[in-house]
Amino acid sequence: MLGNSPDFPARLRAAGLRPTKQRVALARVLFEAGHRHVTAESLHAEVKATRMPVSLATVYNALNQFRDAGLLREVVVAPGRSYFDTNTGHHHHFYVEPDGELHDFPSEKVTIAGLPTPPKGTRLARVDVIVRVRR
Amino acid sequence: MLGNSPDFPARLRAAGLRPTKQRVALARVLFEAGHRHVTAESLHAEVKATRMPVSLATVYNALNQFRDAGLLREVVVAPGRSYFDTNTGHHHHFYVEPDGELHDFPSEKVTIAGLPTPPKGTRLARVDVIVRVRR
DNA sequence: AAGCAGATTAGAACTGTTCTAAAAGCTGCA
DNA sequence: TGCAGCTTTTAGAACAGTTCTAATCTGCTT
Repeated sequence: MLGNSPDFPARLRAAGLRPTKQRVALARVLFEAGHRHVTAESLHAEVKATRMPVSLATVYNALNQFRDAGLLREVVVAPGRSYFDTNTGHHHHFYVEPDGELHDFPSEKVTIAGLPTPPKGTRLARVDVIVRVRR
Repeated sequence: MLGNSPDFPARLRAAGLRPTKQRVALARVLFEAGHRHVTAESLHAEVKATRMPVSLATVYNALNQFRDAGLLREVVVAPGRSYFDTNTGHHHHFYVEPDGELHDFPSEKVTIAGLPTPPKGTRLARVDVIVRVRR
């Protein structure tokens, strides 16, 4: 994937964010490998395991900033827990109900027809499709 | 709509729930008028306004029980807040982003094609479509 | 009417997230 | 390179929404 250069400081700067040690460490964990789904807690645990000390508050700050900058997408599947998805492209989700696992699936083959027009005075922001499955 | 009889005690019993004063009062507020979207807080405020004292804990208990009994459906649209929908039929939602308004739309005309098969060892539970719009 | 399982309650506890104020760090400019 | 100034980080407090606890009460069966 080109355009996904591993120069994290540059990518952060391009997003209007100062490349601090913590943000670079978080970006590395998030974007170095393939697409990821994380929660604040899981990301905090991961980045601490790399021996870079980062507080939980910073993880929350960074996740919100990365999302606002378009680097991440927030996925709401269950009450009281936010997931962040490093895949910001057009796609949908499987959610495995009891265990909280989340999987992407590409939207290329999915077509949704017959959606009504948005209520007056609003414009469409996004269509989320969540396929809930159980074991 | 037949089968939507206003005999709330009977409906609760049919769902396997004792028709206590509080549950009947909550059912009345929820099911007497047309379809509703409520949160625990909003329902609590409404039922208290009917001069029937009900604690917030009971509202939470009842909402969870009603949902488990199939009387309500839980809709997850935003992190940290659960909406409950008295419309348990097949339909989808508009979510107006900044203000948290939720509107039903019927799924009759909506067709979704090309969904992948569920991951191995899982069965489909439900497909949620949330159309997010902004002012 | 009595007994009992189930329901309600107030308040404490818990979970996930945001806020606060102080310390530290990045950046631009001399 | 050194410094000023603004941004970021941090630990911990605060907060919001939800669940739990243990005592009390209520609807149901007998």
